[in-house]
Amino acid sequence: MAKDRKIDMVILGLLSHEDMTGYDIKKRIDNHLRFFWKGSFGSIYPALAEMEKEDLIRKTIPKRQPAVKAGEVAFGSGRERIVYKITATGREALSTWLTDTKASNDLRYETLLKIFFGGAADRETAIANISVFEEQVRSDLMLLKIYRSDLEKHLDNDDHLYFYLTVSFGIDTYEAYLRWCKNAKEKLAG
Amino acid sequence: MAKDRKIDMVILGLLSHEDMTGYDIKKRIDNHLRFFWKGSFGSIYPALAEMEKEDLIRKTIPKRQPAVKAGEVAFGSGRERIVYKITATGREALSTWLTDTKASNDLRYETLLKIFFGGAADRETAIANISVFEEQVRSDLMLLKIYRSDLEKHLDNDDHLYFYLTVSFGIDTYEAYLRWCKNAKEKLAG
DNA sequence: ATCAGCATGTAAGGCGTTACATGATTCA
DNA sequence: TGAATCATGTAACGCCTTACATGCTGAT
Repeated sequence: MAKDRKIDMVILGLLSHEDMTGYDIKKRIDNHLRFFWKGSFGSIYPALAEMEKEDLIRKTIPKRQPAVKAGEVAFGSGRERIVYKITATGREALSTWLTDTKASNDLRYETLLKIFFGGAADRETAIANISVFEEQVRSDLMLLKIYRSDLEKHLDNDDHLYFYLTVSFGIDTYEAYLRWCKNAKEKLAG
Repeated sequence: MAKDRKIDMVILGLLSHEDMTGYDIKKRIDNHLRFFWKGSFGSIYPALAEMEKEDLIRKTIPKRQPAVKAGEVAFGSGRERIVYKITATGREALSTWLTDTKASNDLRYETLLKIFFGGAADRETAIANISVFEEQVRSDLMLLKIYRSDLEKHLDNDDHLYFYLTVSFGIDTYEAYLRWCKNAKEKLAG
């Protein structure tokens, strides 16, 4: 019943690369992970607070003086920034999670639900539902391909390789989705 | 904030075909929808109770006498069965939902999270995580192919067609997953 | 002057899971 | 006799989303 919360691992994973604020973490999830994970401020900030109590992460000591470098609190510029860093305990927890091969892979597509129950409406309705899905996939796919072309140049770098792999996963599945959409629409129109 | 609960539509969709008990609904979800939706008893039974209050569904009148046919409460045999049927209001709600093209398609793959953060462990760990995923996909794919070969015989029947389309979706994406797994493992090993 | 972006957090509530409680029938 | 399947439900709790509250900086 306890501790099934994956957002902790997302935070730990991100902080294992560099120190970040909650806001940074949110942006990173939205930009890099959004094809297979989500996270809202309402889940990130409370997780950050609890994880600090568990000594998985720690606030960096804010520097008082002028220089406003990354990882420091900028006094007198913008709202307060709280930059977190991962602790040794946190790295251990991340490693333990990575080594444990059990994983919950959950897919819930309302579009498929609407197709499955398509018989309760006419075929045009089903086709319309597929088309909306198709457009969303098409636009996400474009984005993913932009990412990939950037990443392909740096496959020697391990960090880029792992990102490249998840982007490739997205591209491969989205391309399969598009083929299915075309096919399904033909079957429904014919 | 209110009424985002999709289980209602699953129930309505299933009852639009035939009267069922909560237990039947659970089994149907596990067998036919599990590749893109899930539902537990703890979500089904409370939904059933609320939906009856909203007049979306109704309990069928139990027959007292001997004959124990489908859709009737069997007295003296097994535990009580409560068979639900969809109402006119329920059919309307189902139709409204189907016609509304907005849909939340949500994918959360912990495996991809572990790949993305793969840099925090060694490459063998990443390969192991992919392999576990691969085996799960492989076994689900086999099942889907069995379904498809049955369904292909009845594509003239509309109900079978819609089921066929969702099964095809599963097959297409799972095959794409397997290609990705092979490729990713090669990239990580090389 | 106003809007977008940066930045942190809380509150309310919805949705869902797991585990528990209960019990009959059928089959090995 | 015991396990599996049928069958309904509740309780506790966890996790997440949305909306709200607040406020600075910089660009147009």
